[in-house]
Amino acid sequence: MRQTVDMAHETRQEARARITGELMAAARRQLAEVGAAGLSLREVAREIGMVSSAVYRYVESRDELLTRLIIESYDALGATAERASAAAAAASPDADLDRWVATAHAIRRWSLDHPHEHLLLYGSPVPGYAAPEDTIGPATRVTFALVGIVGDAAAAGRLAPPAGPPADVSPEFANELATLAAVIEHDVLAIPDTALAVLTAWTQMFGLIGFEITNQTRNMVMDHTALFDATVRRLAHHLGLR
Amino acid sequence: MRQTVDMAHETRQEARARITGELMAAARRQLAEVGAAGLSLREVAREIGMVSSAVYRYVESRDELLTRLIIESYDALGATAERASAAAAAASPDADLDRWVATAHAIRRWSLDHPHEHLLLYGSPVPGYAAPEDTIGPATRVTFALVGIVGDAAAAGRLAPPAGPPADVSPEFANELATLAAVIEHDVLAIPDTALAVLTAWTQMFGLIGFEITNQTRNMVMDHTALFDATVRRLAHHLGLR
DNA sequence: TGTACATCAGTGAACGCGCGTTCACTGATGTAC
DNA sequence: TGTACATCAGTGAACGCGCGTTCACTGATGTAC
Repeated sequence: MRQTVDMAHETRQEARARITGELMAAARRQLAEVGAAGLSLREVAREIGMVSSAVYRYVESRDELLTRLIIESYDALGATAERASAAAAAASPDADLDRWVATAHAIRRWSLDHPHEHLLLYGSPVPGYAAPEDTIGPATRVTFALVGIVGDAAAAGRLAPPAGPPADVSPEFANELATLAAVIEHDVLAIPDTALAVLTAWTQMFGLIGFEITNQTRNMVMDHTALFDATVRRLAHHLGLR
Repeated sequence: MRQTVDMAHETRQEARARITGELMAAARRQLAEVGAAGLSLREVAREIGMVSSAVYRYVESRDELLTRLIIESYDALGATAERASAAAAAASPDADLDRWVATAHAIRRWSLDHPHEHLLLYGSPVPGYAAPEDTIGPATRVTFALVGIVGDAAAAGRLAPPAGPPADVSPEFANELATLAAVIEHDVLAIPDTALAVLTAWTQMFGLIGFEITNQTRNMVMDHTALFDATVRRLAHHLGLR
């Protein structure tokens, strides 16, 4: 059932690349069906018409397969966010708030379309699996896409100052938030109130998406899109985006 | 190794109750170690010194055990929140904001102390397991504890009106939020802006806790308690609590 | 262009494992008279 | 209070299952001369 398109004069390297691709695609399909904890090497092998031991030519172990899936998922989500952010910026360069909201909707859309991939990234850890360091880098991509919007607004002098009295944080914690700004490499976050507002908007956004995916809001809300839009928009406004 | 305390003149009924308790305790211990997806009936049986088939005298199936654990966990979390809320109200009856924040900290504390139980409730679904209807009721207990604080503040006339311009929501969505108020049986939520603010505060709170548990904020924040306090406090303020 | 050898993809059998669940049984606890 | 029967907790063997991983193998693709 595999595509027969020019498999004939394929070099070994090409075949390897193609089959690796098919294998990962099958793994993603299976992940989408049964979730990460239920993912099985044997089943993946079956799906691409291979004997179970053959997948070891392409993947070191089940753990490595999971790691690859995690990285791919972070990248897919990150790319989605970046695309949405760029498109919004191109369409209407100084509408920072709309850009933030559009990016948020793209993130939500991706998550609802790929619930098990979202859960692989943000849900329960897979029993017996410990994510290696390689997964940290890709993880920051979405976050950077969001923070970048705030950074751009600030750089253009369009970021409104925090409303209300300054947050009552200890000097140590203010200091820590400043360090975070350095890590993130965005001085916007150097203002404690802005840093807090970004962290608030970020966690609320992912919190609501998570609730939606795991059905916590069933019987409570019908129009999830409207709720998401309203809450995200409000927090983006609080954070100074216009 | 079981307690021998008056096991001698125990009635059958008493023994059944005690052993069921031991069984659930063992299941909870195992859940805490390996997580819900890794929970095994046989291992639970082993831990209480029984042959695997014997646990079927106490539990219908693995699924039923999971259901019971879910209900117990929701109840434990709900009770924790209620206790914290009541204690804060008793200590300082009109400090609504502090009461909210104290309750939030209690919820977070419980979650950090019982990460796998938190994930059982709010994390990835267990493969092959579908939660039955019985788990919905207990699930609302925490939510009610929080909403109750806002309700009490409003009833006492202490809830500040929403600051800023009213949220720009469609009539249909405003309507839906009103319906939600009826379901929750708290008219506070009849004001769309307040309802939105409550939903925002609620999802941010659980979002941040989830991020902490699954380690999303590693390398970004050190003092998680300070971050949690600052963000939760701010959103509680926005929602009108003082 | 042709041959000799090395590399590599995929096979099939096997390993040892742990799981949920069923079933016929034994022996102890409870109940009716 | 004593006996006869019914209920129930726990046993031990067995079922069928799917899993991850290893290993010696075959045959095809690539490479050096």
